[in-house]
Amino acid sequence: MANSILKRCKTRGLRMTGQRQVIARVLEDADDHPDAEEIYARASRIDAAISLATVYRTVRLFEEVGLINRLDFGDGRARYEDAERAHHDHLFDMKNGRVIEFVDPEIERLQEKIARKLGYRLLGHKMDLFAEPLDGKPLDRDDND
Amino acid sequence: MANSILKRCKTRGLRMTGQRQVIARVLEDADDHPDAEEIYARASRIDAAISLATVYRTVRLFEEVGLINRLDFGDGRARYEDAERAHHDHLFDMKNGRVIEFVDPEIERLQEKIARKLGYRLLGHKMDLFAEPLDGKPLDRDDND
DNA sequence: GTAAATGCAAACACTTTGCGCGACC
DNA sequence: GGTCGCGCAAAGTGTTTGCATTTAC
Repeated sequence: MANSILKRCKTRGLRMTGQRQVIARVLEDADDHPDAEEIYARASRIDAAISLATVYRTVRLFEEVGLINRLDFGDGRARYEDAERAHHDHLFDMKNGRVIEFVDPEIERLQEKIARKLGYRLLGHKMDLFAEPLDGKPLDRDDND
Repeated sequence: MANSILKRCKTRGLRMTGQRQVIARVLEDADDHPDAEEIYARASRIDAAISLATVYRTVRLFEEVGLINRLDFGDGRARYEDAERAHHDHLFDMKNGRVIEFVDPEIERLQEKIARKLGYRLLGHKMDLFAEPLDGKPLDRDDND
């Protein structure tokens, strides 16, 4: 079970305003990769008194302190995900536009090894695979973000 | 030896204007990851009659046909590299801001395997490692882009 | 009580686009 | 010679910021 973002915020000494709590909850509840506009929409549903500017500011803050990760899906806007939930990589279905998350411990190990070989200590990573379905793969769900 | 971008353009039936040739050469000669503005600067040195708009249009075209790859270093602008030269991944030195390129055949193999396991055929990938020098790593060069 | 966060709207930075002119095939 | 690409400047889009006001601690 993930340590709540709220809790992690307090640990880091962040001032927990109502807006930040709402945004934290939105990010925590998300099992996709919302952009700022989408976070704003979801947050507004909980508390209408939230501005897009605050979403941007908060999201940036959360990212700086490592609570969330910023992702680039190549469509011009930044997307975010809870860093604690984020121990996974992405496979982009180039045919249906879906995004599949996966974890592979072997990859992790290999990455450590590569970094060490180059004289570095691994802090984090990001891996995206671009692929197409082995023919006939059905579209069972439509969570394409 | 890389097939020249120029040649690869013709293969794809692209109309090879003077500007496109210049931009192709710039991208081919680059051993870093220039953004549009930088490509524009380098292209201008070869032919002053090139506009930034054309750089954007061309770079987008080249990317669409797979001649070059778009990269995201998280600084707001898109960076590019020759796709043929691009069979490598990136390690970001978080301390000195450098970017190191590397290839690891084991990773490649593993990626294929992962994709297959998920029911996909691998088309491409992108992997970024974030790391810090094992203490005392000196700054020998300053190619930080 | 005070430093810090917010909302609003204006400003920004990067990228795209409409249009008339010029170049490629 | 017709189509497609170009330069220019204007418009977009996502994101940041200055300022007066409100809020958390």
